Amino acid sequence: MERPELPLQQLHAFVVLAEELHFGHAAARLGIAQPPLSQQIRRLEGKVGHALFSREPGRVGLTPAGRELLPAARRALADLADGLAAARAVGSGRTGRLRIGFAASLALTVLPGLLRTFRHRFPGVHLDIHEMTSAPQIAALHDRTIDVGLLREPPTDEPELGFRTVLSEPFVAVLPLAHPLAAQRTVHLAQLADSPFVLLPRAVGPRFHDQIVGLCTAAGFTPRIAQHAVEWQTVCALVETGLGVSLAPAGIRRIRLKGVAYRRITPDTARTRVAVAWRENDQNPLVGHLLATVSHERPDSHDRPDGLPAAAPGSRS
Amino acid sequence: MERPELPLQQLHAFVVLAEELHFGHAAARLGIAQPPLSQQIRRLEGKVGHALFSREPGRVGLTPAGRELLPAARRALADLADGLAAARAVGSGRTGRLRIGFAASLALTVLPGLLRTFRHRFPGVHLDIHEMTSAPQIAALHDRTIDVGLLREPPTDEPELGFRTVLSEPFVAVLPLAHPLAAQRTVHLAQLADSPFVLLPRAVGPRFHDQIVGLCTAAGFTPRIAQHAVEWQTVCALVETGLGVSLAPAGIRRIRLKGVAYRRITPDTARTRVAVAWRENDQNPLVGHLLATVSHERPDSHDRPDGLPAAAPGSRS
DNA sequence: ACGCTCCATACGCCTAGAGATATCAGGTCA
DNA sequence: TGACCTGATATCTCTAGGCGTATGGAGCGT
Repeated sequence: MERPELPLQQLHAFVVLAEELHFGHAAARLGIAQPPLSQQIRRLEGKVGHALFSREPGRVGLTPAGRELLPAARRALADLADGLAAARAVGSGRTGRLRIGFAASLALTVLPGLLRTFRHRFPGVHLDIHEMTSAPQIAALHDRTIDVGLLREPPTDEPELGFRTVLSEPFVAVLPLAHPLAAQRTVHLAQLADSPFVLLPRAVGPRFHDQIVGLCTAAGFTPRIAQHAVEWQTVCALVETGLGVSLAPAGIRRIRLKGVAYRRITPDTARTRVAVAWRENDQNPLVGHLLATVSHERPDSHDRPDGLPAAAPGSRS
Repeated sequence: MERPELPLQQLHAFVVLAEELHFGHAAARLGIAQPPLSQQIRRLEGKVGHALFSREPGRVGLTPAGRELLPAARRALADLADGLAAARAVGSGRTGRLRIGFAASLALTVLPGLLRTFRHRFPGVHLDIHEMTSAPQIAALHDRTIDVGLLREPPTDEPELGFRTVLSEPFVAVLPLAHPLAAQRTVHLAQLADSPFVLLPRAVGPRFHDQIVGLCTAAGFTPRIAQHAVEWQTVCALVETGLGVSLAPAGIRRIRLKGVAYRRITPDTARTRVAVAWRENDQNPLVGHLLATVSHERPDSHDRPDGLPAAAPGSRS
């Protein structure tokens, strides 16, 4: 692919003239006077090296060389027009693809509404939704495998990434119905000291895990972990079978099981933060759009935690 | 298709930079300094309205908008390069299509050699060969249905067309072997006065037909036409069956039939001219090439008859 | 801290070319 | 023959932009 020799404007003039086969009309369609058009065509012919039109008095016609060039010129112009439109659509965020990672438990709370709102505001955008736990989300953001993550307890030492709290959820105790504490309306954390725990593995969400353990420690005991399970559904099911109790974000109360009770926790200062995460330097305007959607989605719960909420990504100085 | 907004040169720079992802290298590949390249890209981004590259220190990458534009730009550049090459090939006559009409009898004489030579000199050219009689050839030339005709006895009143004699053939008498004149080596035209004639219909080639009748008239008799046939093969076959005699260009001696004798004619000044015909104003360089080939093909029989052999078509002032 | 790499900026020069107006030349038709 | 249409030419203006050199400034490695 060498240095292009044919100015696009001349090609446009060429195509129009090829359609009109009349210098005056073509010039009118191009919005210019006739002599400039003659010049354009002449210049173009000069660069091609051959006549493109036969001008016999009375009628203008394409030469074989012109007939050969015409479809290529048409395609090129159409391609560019389409490409430009597509690039603008993507650039402005009306179109494109956004890859979102989310923690499974959020499928019960923030995710559905967020997706619905976003799809409504940006119907041209294709959303790739990937269920994944917190740590892989951070890795995937760095890998550029996803563009946005929805996770619990965002880390504080990720300079490349931005975070914004979306939701601050209280904890609930997850108890078998048969458990004595299930009779109470609220449960004090210290009351769980003697029960075995069913929890997510630490690797799934280290900070979230540590937070739970920290809450217990603050309440004066070290939780005895009887069993790990990677999904909240499983955790609840195991609790139902009497294997132990658990602490979970309030949102998982949507998992309704006959033998399980969810009880408010005291002190109720214990809360998990659900956050969106993104690459701070991401050019994709859709990331900014998603963040804006998140803000509009729940304008109530602004915590403004860590991560500079500075300039929305996509805007360049 | 509106007025194109993206200069091709900038698109070229864009594509190269998208491949190199390094301003310095891309500039080197383009043969320019680095700052101009930065400008080009900046200008292009300005026209698109969005950043096409993300310049994080250390690495240059495409933005989603850039990724969207890239294939379109590639296609456009490739299309134009191909189209330009094709147009130049056609314009210079290295490539293209040439539609040739020819009288059936010439398939026995000039046509094969002409085609062979032309194909050898211009292997990239596609030849469309159409067998057709003289009058339709003239019409087809005007219609632009064919580009070149090969016919007998070119007309003299066709201002739009050019003609050049290719071959000047003597006449022969076509006789049944049983005919008394078949015993002679040469036949005087007047000797045919009493025999019925088998000829082509006048409509097939009016001037050729008139020439034959004229020859007879000059020899002192009016030929009695017993039968018409549209092809020389048929004429000879009819002669063989004894239906009559005929006068034909010497070339048709290639049609060998057991019961037919071909005899030279006196006076031997009687000759048919085979001519090429073309549109005088034809832009197609292949027409000029064909005429040149005709000239080289038989540099012996130049008669330089009518039709201006002036400037070869395809050359414009 | 220094230098190196890499990209952006700032000027300045200069040509290509897009546009306009005025005019000419060939052809057609009344 | 003279109006008229159509395209080509001549000339002028103006500016977009392509390219260069010089320089700035951020990151990174030694």
